[in-house]
Amino acid sequence: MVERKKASRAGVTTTPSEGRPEKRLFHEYLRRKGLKRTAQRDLILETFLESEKHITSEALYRKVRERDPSVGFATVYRTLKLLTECGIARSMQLGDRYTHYEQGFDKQHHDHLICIECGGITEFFSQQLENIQAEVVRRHGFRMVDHSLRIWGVCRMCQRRRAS
Amino acid sequence: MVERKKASRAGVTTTPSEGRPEKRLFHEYLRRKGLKRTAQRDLILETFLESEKHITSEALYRKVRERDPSVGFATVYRTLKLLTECGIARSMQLGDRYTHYEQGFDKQHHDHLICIECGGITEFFSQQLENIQAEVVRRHGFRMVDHSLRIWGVCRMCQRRRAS
DNA sequence: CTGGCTGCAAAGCATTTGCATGACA
DNA sequence: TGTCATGCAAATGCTTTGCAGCCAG
Repeated sequence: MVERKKASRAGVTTTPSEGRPEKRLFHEYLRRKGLKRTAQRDLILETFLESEKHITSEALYRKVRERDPSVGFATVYRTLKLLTECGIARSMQLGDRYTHYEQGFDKQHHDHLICIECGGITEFFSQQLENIQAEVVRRHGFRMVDHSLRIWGVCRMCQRRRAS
Repeated sequence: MVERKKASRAGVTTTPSEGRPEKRLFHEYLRRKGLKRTAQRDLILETFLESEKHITSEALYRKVRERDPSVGFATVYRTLKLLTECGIARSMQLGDRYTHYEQGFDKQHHDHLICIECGGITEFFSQQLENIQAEVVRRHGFRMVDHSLRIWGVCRMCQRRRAS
């Protein structure tokens, strides 16, 4: 971390994490909880922010190891838990055996289309859907705390690939 | 299975499984696949059919053991897999660490309200919801294969219990 | 008879935890 | 200078699998 403006590595097409509000938020969260800011936690957050929108703990662990091979997976899991607690990450089950994480700070609720061929994940939001859900919940006298709609199928690209 | 109209055991308030089409379906499925009909498989299916609508593999295992303590959990898992394959059971993740199973034969698709206090599960169906989902999928060029909407919250009863 | 089935124990696998060492505040 | 964090390895907990003997067809 000495060079400034270091050339982006081959194939890294992700968002830079410079000045992201998540960093400040995380450090504040740590302070508030009497926890400590460490190089590992910073590295894990940074790697998470610069990753694709949806990532598994395992994949994040591998990415982190590329930058610092000494980091253990326990630390990644523990940090991911912290990130989830303070709203920077959101965890979800997509049907495989992994827990997936997505960036959750400052993002409105949304649902997911999951391609069973390529594993690709498409986010979508429908206010109509939200309204009807709220109505269903109300009708049953529930107090809603969370909800998750997942739709599995074959995406446009994979349908084409199949046809050919 | 000798006595007819045998008195229901104390506390068992479940549906009798006599003459349920699932049995015939299961036996046909086994035959078609060249698999064998065994006492354990019959017992597990019967116990499943007489259980509450939603049950975990673990709970089913315990219920089966009450009737025949010699049954191993591997057999329960293996049978549950068969039942799922032939559409008698449907598996789902409700947010805890267990796989839950519900009776799936001859039942239309539906969604779930899950109470985070008592663990109770309420089924609901909304054609509007289905329509909007289909529209979203269409708009994204997906071919839908499955979908699952889960809503977590506090049910009416638990809200009252809390208030008091 | 013979291939499938069973129960047991062991293995798998993602995730969590215990512990001795190391680092932040 | 005392927590809190880390990395390692072991433990968890649900689920699956290997295997030797057993049973249905």
